[in-house]
Amino acid sequence: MPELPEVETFKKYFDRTTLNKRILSIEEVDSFLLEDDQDVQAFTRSLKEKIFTGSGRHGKYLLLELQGPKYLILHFGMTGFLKSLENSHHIPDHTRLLLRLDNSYLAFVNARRLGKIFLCDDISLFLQKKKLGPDALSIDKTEFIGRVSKRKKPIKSALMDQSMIAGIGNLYADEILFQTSVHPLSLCTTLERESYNRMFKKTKYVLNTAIAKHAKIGKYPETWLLPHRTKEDCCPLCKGKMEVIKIAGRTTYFCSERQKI
DNA sequence: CCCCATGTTGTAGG
DNA sequence: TCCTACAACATGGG
Repeated sequence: MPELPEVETFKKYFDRTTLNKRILSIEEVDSFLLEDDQDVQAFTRSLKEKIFTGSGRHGKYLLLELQGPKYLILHFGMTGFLKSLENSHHIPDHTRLLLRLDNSYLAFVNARRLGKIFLCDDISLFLQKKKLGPDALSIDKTEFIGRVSKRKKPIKSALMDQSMIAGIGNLYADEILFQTSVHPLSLCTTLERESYNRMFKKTKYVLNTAIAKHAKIGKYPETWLLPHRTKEDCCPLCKGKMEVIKIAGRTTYFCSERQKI
């Protein structure tokens, strides 16, 4: 689930359920997800008794601020979500981190274990270390075009490159290019200024709309690609057949009628 | 059993 | 050196 709109939705869920609460104990932690085999004891010690004082997000990373100041950073990989529980009776399967709070629990669920748990006290250092570009919702037009247009690779690869822009993944890249009417294999250097202007606007629109719909694909407009992103379905705008190809190892859907090279 | 999956990263090659 | 492509990773579901 977790591209930028999903992670933003998790952030809002965290704010509703867990912000300003104190961590009483760490009930479970999967050390496999801790960065660099960090020591579980040390990890536990730095969380215990701390209060969550804020939250943020950069790209697909959820930043949870603790007294200290210090940050607990969660990355969901290809699967996962947060779940707040009233008690410890029905802990979700594949819970990799379980925090006991004042009067609730917070579970970080991550079936495929491709997620990661980090602790850090300097966010900008962390972003640097992860080589993350500006967040897709904060970046301005000049920087967006400046960063992407010089790449010598397909536009879809560039949109998904977290060091260019942080937050866009496989699904939303397909949606943005569909709405921009740009072929996903177009080389960045060959696209016109006008295409980039449209792409920039559509990036903001798609991500903001997805967040407003709580990242539920079923709630997205019928004219979007995502509700029709299956091999059986067809283009919602021209009813043409959807093309399915691989780009950068990822399955890519597009309309061959509307998205020409 | 086989293939696929909303992601990142180390490494190979140009 | 800088950039791009891609296998590998871990696990569940169809």
